[in-house]
Amino acid sequence: MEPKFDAGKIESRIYARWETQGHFKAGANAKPDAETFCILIPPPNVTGALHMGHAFNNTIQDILIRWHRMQGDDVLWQPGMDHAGIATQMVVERRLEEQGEPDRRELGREEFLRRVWTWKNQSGGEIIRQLKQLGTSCDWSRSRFTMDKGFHDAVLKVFVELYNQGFIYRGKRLVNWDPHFETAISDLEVEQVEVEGTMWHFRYQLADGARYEHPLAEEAGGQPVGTETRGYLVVATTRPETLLGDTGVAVHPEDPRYQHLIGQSVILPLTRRRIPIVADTHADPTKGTGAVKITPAHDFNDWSVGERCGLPAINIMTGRATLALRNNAEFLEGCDVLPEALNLDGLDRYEARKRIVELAGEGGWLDAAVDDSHTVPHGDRSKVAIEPFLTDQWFVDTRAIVGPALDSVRSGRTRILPEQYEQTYFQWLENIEPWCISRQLWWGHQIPVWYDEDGRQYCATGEAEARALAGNRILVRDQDVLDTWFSSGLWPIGTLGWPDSTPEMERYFPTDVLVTGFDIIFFWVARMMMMQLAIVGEIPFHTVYVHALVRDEHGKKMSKSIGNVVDPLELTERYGADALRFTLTSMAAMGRDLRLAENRVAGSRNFVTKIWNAARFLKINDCQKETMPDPADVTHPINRWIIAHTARTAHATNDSFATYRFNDAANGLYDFFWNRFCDWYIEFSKSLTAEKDSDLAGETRATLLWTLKQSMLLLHPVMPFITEEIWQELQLGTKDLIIADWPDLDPAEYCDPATEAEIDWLVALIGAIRSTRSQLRVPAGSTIGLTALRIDDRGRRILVEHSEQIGRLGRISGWSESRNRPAEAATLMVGDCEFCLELAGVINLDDERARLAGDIAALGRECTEMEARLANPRFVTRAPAEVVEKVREQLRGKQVEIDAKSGALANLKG
RNA sequence: GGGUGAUUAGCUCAGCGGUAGAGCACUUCGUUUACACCGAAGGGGUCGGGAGUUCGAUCCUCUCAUCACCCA
Repeated sequence: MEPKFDAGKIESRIYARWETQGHFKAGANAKPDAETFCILIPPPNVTGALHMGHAFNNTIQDILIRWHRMQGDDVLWQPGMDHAGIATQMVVERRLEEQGEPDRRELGREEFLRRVWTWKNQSGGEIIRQLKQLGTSCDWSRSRFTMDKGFHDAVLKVFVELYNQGFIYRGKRLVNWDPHFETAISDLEVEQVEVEGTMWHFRYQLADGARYEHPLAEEAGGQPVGTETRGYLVVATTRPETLLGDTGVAVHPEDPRYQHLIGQSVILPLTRRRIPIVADTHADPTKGTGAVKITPAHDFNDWSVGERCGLPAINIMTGRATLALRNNAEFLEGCDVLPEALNLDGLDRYEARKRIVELAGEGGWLDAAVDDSHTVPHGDRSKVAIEPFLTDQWFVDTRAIVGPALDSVRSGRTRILPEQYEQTYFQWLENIEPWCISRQLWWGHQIPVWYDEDGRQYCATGEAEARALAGNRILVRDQDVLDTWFSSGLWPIGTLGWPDSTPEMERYFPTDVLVTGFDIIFFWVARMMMMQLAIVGEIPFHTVYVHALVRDEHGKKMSKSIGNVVDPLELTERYGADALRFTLTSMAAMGRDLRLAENRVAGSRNFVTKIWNAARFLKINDCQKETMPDPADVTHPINRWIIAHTARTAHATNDSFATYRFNDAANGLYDFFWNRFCDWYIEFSKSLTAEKDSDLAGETRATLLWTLKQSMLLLHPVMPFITEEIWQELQLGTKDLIIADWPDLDPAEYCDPATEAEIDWLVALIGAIRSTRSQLRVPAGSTIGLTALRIDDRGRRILVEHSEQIGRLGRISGWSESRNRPAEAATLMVGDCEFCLELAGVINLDDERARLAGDIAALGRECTEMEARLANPRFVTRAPAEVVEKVREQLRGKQVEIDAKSGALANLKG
């Protein structure tokens, strides 16, 4: 074996071996009549590059998959990729631009889509190669893409079914419009951004020369200081550019300033349009001037006001958020537009804003401009401000299909872990809004609806079918594509072959666990639930494991613009995939963010090295030539001790995986392997194998090998590469480790409490010797004698049986039993047994006196505290008997120790 | 404005009714049959503040403060 574990070299070799041997295939290693276990990968975007979130997400999935595969379950980890509508179209458009090629519009839809496919086939899916570097054991032979023919067919079929059931409809609605991509987006794709802006106050003339008394500032008592006669109403807005589309002004019905104006009209500046003053509670008397202009076509709140008050909606913008005035019949009707207003035609919305404020200033109707910070919706991809825009779009009537998705989680048929996320899920689904699913893009699933000349809709899975429905009419297909999340919402059934009744659907659906970050509970989890239940009447998965978001070491979200992104592949190159995986696993406590500090990865790499060296030690000692023992036949207490610990660790690891406590599993294995197996057992084994040909040496070598084998099995789901390499190197099994049998070690069978207690006592004795030596600065290389002053039969037996271990690990030359304390000695205790180390000529008696006095003082404090508790009658009567007894026992032990150490101290003083 | 979570050793985090743990960092010693990416021994915390429940609270309840995230 090489002295160092060369992760880079070995990982790629091992991965290739697994793949060529077909170990990732669905059902590999399945026992006859096996249970199935299926995970669907959250499909990464075809444009994606592996980030830490992917690394974490896929490590957890891989652990579950490998663990179940080793248990002999029929395992399927279904991989694939998402076509990622906007993201991909963006990438390809940018490339066209960079290469000086004609843009999308010049190419035309068909040619552009051809270019996207070419890009996808040449450069898409880099992330799959990156996932493989992590060691993910997906069944790559089944990889699916959301634009594959079969998947596409499934998407269209679902659309048609939901359409026919009335759950999908088309309507003219105000939607979130992204002026950069010129498409509608859903509520979820909108981010609220806090912006420092201005609130402008404009004077709208009252119609028919009306006037009113406007109260000036109020006194504390609420009485106006005075009034002012006004022929205008002041409205406040942060969006002057929408002014030309105003169709009303709203005031609060109970606002005494304006109440009497309700029902009158104002004249909209620049257009001389006569618009009514309406009463609506949306107008907040405490904000702005209390009078708010209403632009139903360009604001969600105003849209509702318009509906309530019967105001028309006038669209004054194009899809690129420029003003559309000159040829806009809707706008021009019913008003008398000033020429300077018409000149705004074609201006960008922010230019128009500037000009309108200028015109207001020039025209004398700008009343005030007040600094104001407010939130502005932005597109999550484009990062430009969203424009509420009145267009025809397709919607899913989510309220009609949300019920079963709520019920399934409420009833526990689908579990969400940790439970707190159930609340998040309920909260969103209980208040769900219609889902806008049409996108004005080209890359995606084109909506399967055709229109005839009269605008009648024919929804069908193909043109021929649509024609059959339409008779002889001329049909035109809807140009829009579906939201990417509509197709990802069908990932469960779509990847398993629906609508055909495939063996995969039969076997693996509903799937078992969905592993995902909380940020896509709404985008994806909730929609999969709704859609699977609506289409096949079944939940898509039994358990949703929601994991934390990976942040940088100071808790910031990793982002390219902040520049705090830690590249998982870079860490993998420097420390190895196993080290990264182990780190992420050991930090995967449920329900919290995960801050990744690089030194944790370095620590895990050290663990990898430790494992490698332990295996080398076994190899150097020819352990692999031993036949595996039946643990029941092992006789030496030290060997029985490590077997017991191994069984307990196996049990705990299995429990931890079963309850998704991945960090407990990782940390438990770390502690067992390093602190138990390496630090104690391997050290003990060195004495036991001293006589190479003895039965004891053989048994010990076999136990070493057995323990290493169990360790490799248990660690494999978390650290697949190094464990497989050692497995092969030491020939630990006939099959590859990835498909070896998961340990099933019943603690009742393998554990032996009496023997374990004995070895624990031995460990405590050696620990006490080492500690005393160190505190008294006994030279590390010197060997010294041990005297037992007070000892029981068991202690005596252990001393006899393991004298070599004590000698070797405690640097003890020999031991004797005596009632007389040597003159120059240090005292130590293990339980009730008292020992001293003979240190004539070495010990500084003052050091020992100080040490004993310190110990006695500390013990005294503990005793005082325990005595006080026992003296409290309420404690003695109300606390559980075993707790009281435990304290009594502890107190007794401490008192024995104080007595012994006080005796030793007195002896030294004398 | 509404909601959720957090506040534990210098740093990153576990734990969660019986009086605190890990990794890294730090101190001292050390090359003895794998490993200095190592071994041995240590130091370090009134578990954010205050109040309550309890025989007992880091853990439960209330409250305050600070931070983070989600939704308006």
